[in-house]
Amino acid sequence: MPELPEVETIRLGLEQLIIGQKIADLNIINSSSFHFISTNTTQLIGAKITDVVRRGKVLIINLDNDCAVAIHLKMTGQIIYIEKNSANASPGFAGGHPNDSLISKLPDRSTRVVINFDNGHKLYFNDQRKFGWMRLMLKHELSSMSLINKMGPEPLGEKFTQREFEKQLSKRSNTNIKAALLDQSVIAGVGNIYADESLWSARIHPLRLVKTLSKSELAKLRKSIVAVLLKSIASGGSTDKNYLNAKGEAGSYLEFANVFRREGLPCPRCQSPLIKIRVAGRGTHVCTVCQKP
DNA sequence: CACTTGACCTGTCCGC
DNA sequence: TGCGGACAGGTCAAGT
Repeated sequence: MPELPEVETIRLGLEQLIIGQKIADLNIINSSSFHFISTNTTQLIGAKITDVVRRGKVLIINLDNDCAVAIHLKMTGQIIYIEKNSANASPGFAGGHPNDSLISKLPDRSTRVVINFDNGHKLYFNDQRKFGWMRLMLKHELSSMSLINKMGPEPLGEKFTQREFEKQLSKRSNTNIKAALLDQSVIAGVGNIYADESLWSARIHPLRLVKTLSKSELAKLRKSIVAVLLKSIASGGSTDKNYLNAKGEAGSYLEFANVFRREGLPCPRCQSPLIKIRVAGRGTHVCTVCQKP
Protein backbone atom coordinates (compact mmCIF):
# COMPACT_ATOMS: atom_id res chain seq x y z
CA MET A 1 0.00 0.00 0.00
CA PRO A 2 2.87 2.38 -0.44
CA GLU A 3 1.45 5.69 -1.66
CA LEU A 4 3.24 8.94 -2.40
CA PRO A 5 4.54 9.59 1.17
CA GLU A 6 5.86 6.05 1.56
CA VAL A 7 7.57 6.05 -1.84
CA GLU A 8 9.02 9.49 -1.12
CA THR A 9 10.34 8.28 2.25
CA ILE A 10 12.05 5.36 0.53
CA ARG A 11 13.45 7.73 -2.09
CA LEU A 12 14.90 10.03 0.58
CA GLY A 13 16.53 7.03 2.24
CA LEU A 14 17.97 5.60 -0.97
CA GLU A 15 19.32 9.00 -1.87
CA GLN A 16 21.60 8.94 1.15
CA LEU A 17 22.40 5.23 0.93
CA ILE A 18 23.05 4.12 -2.64
CA ILE A 19 24.09 7.06 -4.83
CA GLY A 20 27.49 6.42 -6.37
CA GLN A 21 27.39 2.71 -5.69
CA LYS A 22 28.29 0.27 -8.45
CA ILE A 23 26.10 -2.72 -9.26
CA ALA A 24 28.01 -6.02 -9.26
CA ASP A 25 25.18 -8.38 -10.10
CA LEU A 26 21.50 -9.10 -9.97
CA ASN A 27 19.71 -12.04 -8.41
CA ILE A 28 16.18 -12.48 -9.73
CA ILE A 29 14.40 -14.93 -7.46
CA ASN A 30 10.92 -14.44 -8.94
CA SER A 31 11.12 -13.79 -12.66
CA SER A 32 7.80 -11.96 -12.90
CA SER A 33 9.08 -9.35 -10.42
CA PHE A 34 11.79 -8.03 -12.76
CA HIS A 35 11.16 -6.90 -16.33
CA PHE A 36 13.72 -6.05 -19.00
CA ILE A 37 12.23 -3.48 -21.40
CA SER A 38 14.48 -3.19 -24.49
CA THR A 39 17.39 -4.00 -22.15
CA ASN A 40 19.34 -6.89 -20.65
CA THR A 41 21.51 -7.56 -17.62
CA THR A 42 24.70 -6.30 -19.27
CA GLN A 43 23.30 -2.78 -18.99
CA LEU A 44 22.95 -3.20 -15.24
CA ILE A 45 26.22 -4.89 -14.34
CA GLY A 46 28.95 -2.33 -13.63
CA ALA A 47 26.57 0.63 -13.77
CA LYS A 48 26.69 3.26 -11.05
CA ILE A 49 23.65 4.88 -9.45
CA THR A 50 23.47 8.60 -10.17
CA ASP A 51 20.20 9.64 -8.54
CA VAL A 52 16.83 8.44 -7.29
CA VAL A 53 13.64 10.24 -8.30
CA ARG A 54 9.90 9.68 -7.91
CA ARG A 55 6.86 10.19 -10.13
CA GLY A 56 3.56 9.49 -8.39
CA LYS A 57 4.02 6.10 -6.72
CA VAL A 58 6.81 5.08 -9.10
CA LEU A 59 10.40 5.12 -7.87
CA ILE A 60 13.12 5.62 -10.50
CA ILE A 61 16.77 4.74 -9.92
CA ASN A 62 18.89 6.38 -12.61
CA LEU A 63 22.14 4.77 -13.75
CA ASP A 64 25.25 6.35 -15.25
CA ASN A 65 24.34 4.98 -18.68
CA ASP A 66 21.19 5.33 -20.78
CA CYS A 67 19.17 3.10 -18.42
CA ALA A 68 17.08 3.42 -15.29
CA VAL A 69 15.34 1.00 -12.94
CA ALA A 70 11.67 1.90 -12.45
CA ILE A 71 9.97 0.35 -9.41
CA HIS A 72 6.33 0.01 -8.44
CA LEU A 73 5.71 -1.44 -4.99
CA LYS A 74 1.93 -1.89 -5.43
CA MET A 75 0.56 -3.07 -2.06
CA THR A 76 3.22 -5.06 -0.27
CA GLY A 77 6.52 -4.14 -1.90
CA GLN A 78 9.57 -3.17 0.16
CA ILE A 79 12.94 -1.81 -0.93
CA ILE A 80 15.45 -2.43 1.84
CA TYR A 81 19.13 -1.62 1.83
CA ILE A 82 21.40 -3.73 3.98
CA GLU A 83 25.09 -3.15 4.39
CA LYS A 84 27.65 -5.91 4.44
CA ASN A 85 28.31 -7.01 8.02
CA SER A 86 25.57 -4.66 9.12
CA ALA A 87 25.07 -6.41 12.45
CA ASN A 88 28.22 -4.52 13.42
CA ALA A 89 28.33 -0.78 13.61
CA SER A 90 29.05 0.42 10.11
CA PRO A 91 29.58 3.89 8.64
CA GLY A 92 26.00 4.20 7.36
CA PHE A 93 24.41 2.91 10.52
CA ALA A 94 26.48 3.99 13.51
CA GLY A 95 25.48 1.85 16.46
CA GLY A 96 24.06 -0.92 14.34
CA HIS A 97 21.30 -1.29 11.81
CA PRO A 98 17.94 0.21 12.83
CA ASN A 99 16.31 -3.13 12.34
CA ASP A 100 18.82 -5.80 13.22
CA SER A 101 16.18 -8.48 13.57
CA LEU A 102 15.25 -7.96 9.93
CA ILE A 103 18.78 -8.52 8.69
CA SER A 104 19.07 -12.01 10.02
CA LYS A 105 15.82 -12.85 8.19
CA LEU A 106 16.73 -11.58 4.72
CA PRO A 107 16.44 -12.92 2.19
CA ASP A 108 13.11 -14.37 3.28
CA ARG A 109 10.28 -15.99 1.33
CA SER A 110 8.98 -12.61 0.19
CA THR A 111 12.34 -11.64 -1.37
CA ARG A 112 11.87 -11.40 -5.14
CA VAL A 113 15.03 -9.62 -6.35
CA VAL A 114 18.41 -8.79 -4.83
CA ILE A 115 20.77 -6.19 -6.27
CA ASN A 116 24.35 -6.73 -5.14
CA PHE A 117 26.76 -3.81 -5.05
CA ASP A 118 30.47 -4.26 -5.63
CA ASN A 119 31.24 -3.37 -2.01
CA GLY A 120 29.09 -6.22 -0.71
CA HIS A 121 26.07 -4.14 0.27
CA LYS A 122 22.67 -5.31 -0.96
CA LEU A 123 19.33 -3.88 -2.04
CA TYR A 124 16.41 -6.25 -1.41
CA PHE A 125 13.10 -6.10 -3.22
CA ASN A 126 10.58 -7.95 -1.07
CA ASP A 127 6.97 -8.32 -2.13
CA GLN A 128 4.65 -10.71 -0.37
CA ARG A 129 1.93 -10.58 -3.01
CA LYS A 130 4.08 -10.34 -6.17
CA PHE A 131 2.06 -7.45 -7.60
CA GLY A 132 5.00 -5.08 -7.63
CA TRP A 133 7.77 -4.91 -10.23
CA MET A 134 11.19 -3.58 -11.08
CA ARG A 135 11.81 -2.60 -14.71
CA LEU A 136 15.19 -2.01 -16.31
CA MET A 137 14.47 0.32 -19.17
CA LEU A 138 15.93 3.03 -21.35
CA LYS A 139 15.61 6.47 -19.78
CA HIS A 140 14.05 7.94 -22.89
CA GLU A 141 11.31 5.30 -22.80
CA LEU A 142 10.31 6.12 -19.22
CA SER A 143 8.16 9.10 -20.11
CA SER A 144 6.30 7.11 -22.74
CA MET A 145 5.50 4.26 -20.35
CA SER A 146 1.69 4.39 -20.26
CA LEU A 147 1.54 4.42 -16.46
CA ILE A 148 3.69 7.54 -16.33
CA ASN A 149 2.57 9.42 -19.41
CA LYS A 150 -1.05 9.35 -18.28
CA MET A 151 -0.25 10.57 -14.76
CA GLY A 152 -1.79 13.77 -13.48
CA PRO A 153 0.14 16.49 -11.64
CA GLU A 154 2.31 15.89 -8.60
CA PRO A 155 0.24 17.09 -5.64
CA LEU A 156 3.34 18.57 -3.97
CA GLY A 157 4.54 20.30 -7.14
CA GLU A 158 4.13 23.94 -8.10
CA LYS A 159 1.77 23.07 -10.92
CA PHE A 160 -0.84 21.65 -8.55
CA THR A 161 -2.85 24.87 -8.41
CA GLN A 162 -6.53 25.19 -7.68
CA ARG A 163 -7.21 25.84 -11.34
CA GLU A 164 -5.29 22.71 -12.33
CA PHE A 165 -7.05 20.60 -9.68
CA GLU A 166 -10.45 21.68 -10.98
CA LYS A 167 -9.38 21.05 -14.56
CA GLN A 168 -8.19 17.53 -13.73
CA LEU A 169 -11.34 16.72 -11.77
CA SER A 170 -13.55 17.89 -14.62
CA LYS A 171 -12.40 14.77 -16.48
CA ARG A 172 -14.28 12.71 -13.88
CA SER A 173 -17.24 14.93 -13.12
CA ASN A 174 -19.81 12.12 -13.05
CA THR A 175 -18.04 9.84 -10.62
CA ASN A 176 -17.69 10.08 -6.86
CA ILE A 177 -14.87 12.14 -5.42
CA LYS A 178 -13.08 9.19 -3.85
CA ALA A 179 -12.82 7.31 -7.16
CA ALA A 180 -11.55 10.52 -8.76
CA LEU A 181 -8.84 11.00 -6.11
CA LEU A 182 -7.67 7.42 -6.59
CA ASP A 183 -7.41 7.96 -10.36
CA GLN A 184 -3.69 8.51 -11.02
CA SER A 185 -4.48 10.48 -14.18
CA VAL A 186 -6.24 13.08 -12.03
CA ILE A 187 -3.54 13.40 -9.34
CA ALA A 188 -0.40 11.29 -9.08
CA GLY A 189 0.32 9.43 -5.87
CA VAL A 190 -2.87 9.50 -3.79
CA GLY A 191 -4.10 6.07 -2.68
CA ASN A 192 -6.65 4.72 -0.24
CA ILE A 193 -5.20 6.02 3.03
CA TYR A 194 -4.66 9.62 1.93
CA ALA A 195 -7.91 9.83 -0.04
CA ASP A 196 -9.85 9.01 3.14
CA GLU A 197 -7.78 11.32 5.34
CA SER A 198 -8.02 14.25 2.89
CA LEU A 199 -11.78 13.90 2.45
CA TRP A 200 -12.34 13.79 6.19
CA SER A 201 -10.14 16.84 6.66
CA ALA A 202 -12.12 18.73 4.01
CA ARG A 203 -15.46 17.48 5.43
CA ILE A 204 -16.48 15.93 2.11
CA HIS A 205 -18.31 12.60 1.92
CA PRO A 206 -16.43 10.15 -0.38
CA LEU A 207 -19.60 9.35 -2.34
CA ARG A 208 -20.29 12.96 -3.34
CA LEU A 209 -20.28 13.31 -7.12
CA VAL A 210 -17.46 15.50 -8.37
CA LYS A 211 -19.83 17.79 -10.26
CA THR A 212 -21.76 18.62 -7.06
CA LEU A 213 -18.72 19.96 -5.20
CA SER A 214 -18.56 23.73 -4.73
CA LYS A 215 -15.49 25.82 -5.48
CA SER A 216 -14.87 26.34 -1.79
CA GLU A 217 -15.14 22.61 -1.08
CA LEU A 218 -12.63 21.90 -3.84
CA ALA A 219 -10.31 24.56 -2.46
CA LYS A 220 -10.48 22.99 0.98
CA LEU A 221 -9.90 19.55 -0.51
CA ARG A 222 -6.81 20.61 -2.43
CA LYS A 223 -5.29 22.14 0.69
CA SER A 224 -6.17 19.05 2.71
CA ILE A 225 -4.46 16.73 0.22
CA VAL A 226 -1.25 18.76 0.36
CA ALA A 227 -1.31 19.03 4.15
CA VAL A 228 -2.01 15.32 4.69
CA LEU A 229 0.77 14.24 2.32
CA LEU A 230 3.31 16.60 3.87
CA LYS A 231 2.45 15.49 7.38
CA SER A 232 2.82 11.85 6.39
CA ILE A 233 6.22 12.41 4.79
CA ALA A 234 7.29 14.18 7.98
CA SER A 235 6.17 11.06 9.90
CA GLY A 236 8.04 8.69 7.61
CA GLY A 237 4.85 7.45 5.95
CA SER A 238 2.20 4.99 7.14
CA THR A 239 2.94 1.45 8.21
CA ASP A 240 -0.20 -0.64 8.21
CA LYS A 241 1.15 -4.14 7.73
CA ASN A 242 4.03 -4.28 5.31
CA TYR A 243 5.52 -0.90 4.63
CA LEU A 244 9.12 -0.26 5.70
CA ASN A 245 11.50 2.45 4.52
CA ALA A 246 14.87 1.83 2.85
CA LYS A 247 16.49 1.23 6.25
CA GLY A 248 13.87 -1.30 7.30
CA GLU A 249 12.05 1.10 9.63
CA ALA A 250 8.26 1.52 9.98
CA GLY A 251 6.48 4.86 9.46
CA SER A 252 4.37 6.47 12.17
CA TYR A 253 1.71 8.43 10.28
CA LEU A 254 -1.13 6.07 11.19
CA GLU A 255 -0.72 7.21 14.81
CA PHE A 256 -1.98 10.58 13.59
CA ALA A 257 -4.62 9.29 11.18
CA ASN A 258 -8.09 10.68 11.87
CA VAL A 259 -10.24 8.10 10.07
CA PHE A 260 -8.22 5.41 8.30
CA ARG A 261 -8.67 2.00 10.01
CA ARG A 262 -10.54 3.73 12.84
CA GLU A 263 -14.08 2.48 12.26
CA GLY A 264 -16.06 2.31 15.51
CA LEU A 265 -13.82 4.90 17.18
CA PRO A 266 -15.02 8.46 17.81
CA CYS A 267 -14.51 11.10 15.14
CA PRO A 268 -11.73 13.39 16.42
CA ARG A 269 -13.88 16.43 15.49
CA CYS A 270 -17.41 15.56 16.60
CA GLN A 271 -17.01 12.33 18.62
CA SER A 272 -19.64 10.40 16.70
CA PRO A 273 -18.51 6.91 15.71
CA LEU A 274 -16.63 6.56 12.44
CA ILE A 275 -17.94 3.99 9.99
CA LYS A 276 -16.46 1.91 7.21
CA ILE A 277 -18.21 1.65 3.85
CA ARG A 278 -17.23 0.50 0.38
CA VAL A 279 -16.53 3.12 -2.29
CA ALA A 280 -14.85 2.55 -5.64
CA GLY A 281 -14.24 -1.04 -4.54
CA ARG A 282 -12.16 0.08 -1.54
CA GLY A 283 -12.68 0.08 2.20
CA THR A 284 -13.56 3.69 2.98
CA HIS A 285 -13.59 5.41 6.36
CA VAL A 286 -15.97 8.26 7.03
CA CYS A 287 -17.69 10.39 9.67
CA THR A 288 -21.24 10.76 8.40
CA VAL A 289 -21.85 13.71 10.72
CA CYS A 290 -18.87 15.80 9.57
CA GLN A 291 -19.03 14.47 6.01
CA LYS A 292 -22.62 14.80 4.84
CA PRO A 293 -23.58 12.47 1.98
C1' DC B 1 -16.89 7.16 -24.32
C1' DA B 2 -17.35 7.09 -19.26
C1' DC B 3 -17.39 4.47 -15.60
C1' DT B 4 -17.29 0.07 -12.75
C1' DT B 5 -15.79 -4.46 -11.72
C1' DG B 6 -12.73 -8.49 -11.70
C1' DA B 7 -8.03 -10.48 -11.92
C1' DC B 8 -3.61 -10.58 -10.32
C1' DC B 9 -1.36 -12.75 -5.50
C1' DT B 10 -0.45 -14.23 -0.56
C1' DG B 11 -1.05 -13.87 4.35
C1' DT B 12 -4.23 -13.06 8.02
C1' DC B 13 -8.38 -13.24 10.40
C1' DC B 14 -13.09 -14.87 11.33
C1' DG B 15 -16.76 -18.19 11.88
C1' DC B 16 -18.05 -22.89 12.08
C1' DT C 1 -7.62 -27.61 15.61
C1' DG C 2 -8.57 -27.22 10.85
C1' DC C 3 -10.77 -25.38 6.95
C1' DG C 4 -13.15 -22.31 3.80
C1' DG C 5 -13.95 -17.87 2.64
C1' DA C 6 -13.66 -12.89 3.03
C1' DC C 7 -10.55 -9.26 3.01
C1' DA C 8 -6.51 -6.17 2.18
C1' DG C 9 -5.74 -2.44 -2.32
C1' DG C 10 -2.73 -0.44 -7.16
C1' DT C 11 -3.26 -0.99 -11.79
C1' DC C 12 -4.84 -2.93 -16.05
C1' DA C 13 -8.10 -5.48 -18.84
C1' DA C 14 -12.65 -6.59 -19.55
C1' DG C 15 -17.41 -5.67 -18.96
C1' DT C 16 -21.65 -2.58 -18.68
